[in-house]
Amino acid sequence: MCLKLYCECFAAGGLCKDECKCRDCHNNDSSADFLADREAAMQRAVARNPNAFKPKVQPGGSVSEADRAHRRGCRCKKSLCLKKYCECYQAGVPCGGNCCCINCKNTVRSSAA
DNA sequence: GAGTTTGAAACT
DNA sequence: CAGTTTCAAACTC
Repeated sequence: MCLKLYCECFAAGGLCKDECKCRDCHNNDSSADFLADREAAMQRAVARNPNAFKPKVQPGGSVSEADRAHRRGCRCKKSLCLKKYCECYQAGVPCGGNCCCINCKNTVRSSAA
């Protein structure tokens, strides 16, 4: 549906045109109902993550762009964090202690400095 | 290009 | 809080 943060389009705060390959993109202006549902879904996303659609700069400077990046850590079990399934790997950042990943090969304990 | 796999977000 | 399901994307064929 692209009405969740799974969707890069939705996560970016935009509508799906043909960017993604989702099943039923309700995240478009094809129907007014979609727009209404999209807004409702967006509000839910904001409820879970107040900065979901706030990429940066807050009056006070709390989270900035960090939240959107990777700091949550990944939970990779099979990919070993060596695939872009891993948000850490995707962000180009090694897995830290916040990661719950198994067999984390995306650590800096070998070759990387 | 179609299908399988994987990880994360959502829901229970 | 933990577990299960769903979803969209990445990876493979």
